[in-house]
Amino acid sequence: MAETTIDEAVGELRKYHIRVTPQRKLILNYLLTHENHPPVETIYQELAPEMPTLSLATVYNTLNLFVELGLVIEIPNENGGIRYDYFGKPHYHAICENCGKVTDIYSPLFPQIEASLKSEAERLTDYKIDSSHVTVYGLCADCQRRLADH
Amino acid sequence: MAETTIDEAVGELRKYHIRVTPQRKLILNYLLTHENHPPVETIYQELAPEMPTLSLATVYNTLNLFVELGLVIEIPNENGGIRYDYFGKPHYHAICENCGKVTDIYSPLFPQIEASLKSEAERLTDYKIDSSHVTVYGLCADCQRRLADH
DNA sequence: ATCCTTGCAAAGCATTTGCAATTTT
DNA sequence: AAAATTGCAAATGCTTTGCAAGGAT
Repeated sequence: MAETTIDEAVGELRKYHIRVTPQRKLILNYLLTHENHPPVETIYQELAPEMPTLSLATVYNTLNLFVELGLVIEIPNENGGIRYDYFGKPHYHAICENCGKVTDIYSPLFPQIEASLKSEAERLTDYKIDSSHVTVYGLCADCQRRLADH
Repeated sequence: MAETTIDEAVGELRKYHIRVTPQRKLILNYLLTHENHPPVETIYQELAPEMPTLSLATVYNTLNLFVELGLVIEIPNENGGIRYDYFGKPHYHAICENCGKVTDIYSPLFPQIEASLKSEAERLTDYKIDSSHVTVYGLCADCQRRLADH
């Protein structure tokens, strides 16, 4: 699990001379404390009661900013929206093809796997690689049961 | 490179009792003969002269169908669109962060890597995994040169 | 004091859908 | 002949943008 604290994350913002506004802190904190990979609309709705003046546009702008900084990654989902994931520790994702659930996978083998992917890519293509995204698709335990029952 | 022929691909359609229409053949053939991972709009524009009645909506519908069948995979790109890639042989992608180019990587190590990703995911999560997408990000050779020159 | 950021509303796009006409099996 | 698919146009929904007011450094 990502064990980054809000202070560390805020430090990242300062490092890039990005202003630390209440909105950004609020959204950052939301991402740090939720493992559910929420879509934009959900983040907005859950945060709106806490900060009634917050606008959807600001949530979009802020998330895009975080993505550029590499603090957060985007997970596109089938129905056109995007989900967001705070990327404190390297991990990859399993996505359920039936219900769309996204699950983080923290495998001890992953750093090594990622390194092979990177070096193979550089060996074969002349790219200079700096990051990677890995996703596996299948059926989550709940959906396996649900589909078998019937 | 994907060496699948149009006939093999059409066979996949028949296998699922999907009707083989001229539009589907045309789009399938386009994907088989282009390694450039085109966005929907490009596919439509390049095919329109050949079949003037073809509609954009049909291209969208057809591509979605192919994705469901697993014939083709989607590659989301930053500006909101989606690119398509015929998925005949397992490979992964390198995407240039500067120009957006997508390059296929056919590494001999990939099947093994993919297998580890899958088994680690199943071991750690109770998902039943059936496919995966891997992407690495960096700078392509051209962009490295371009950015260094200046 | 300056420059950045927010919030609002409107605009912009990519993608999907309903339905009648057409085509494939 | 029956069922699926196409094409059109309109609708939908996500995301971005312009600009004035407000806030952080």
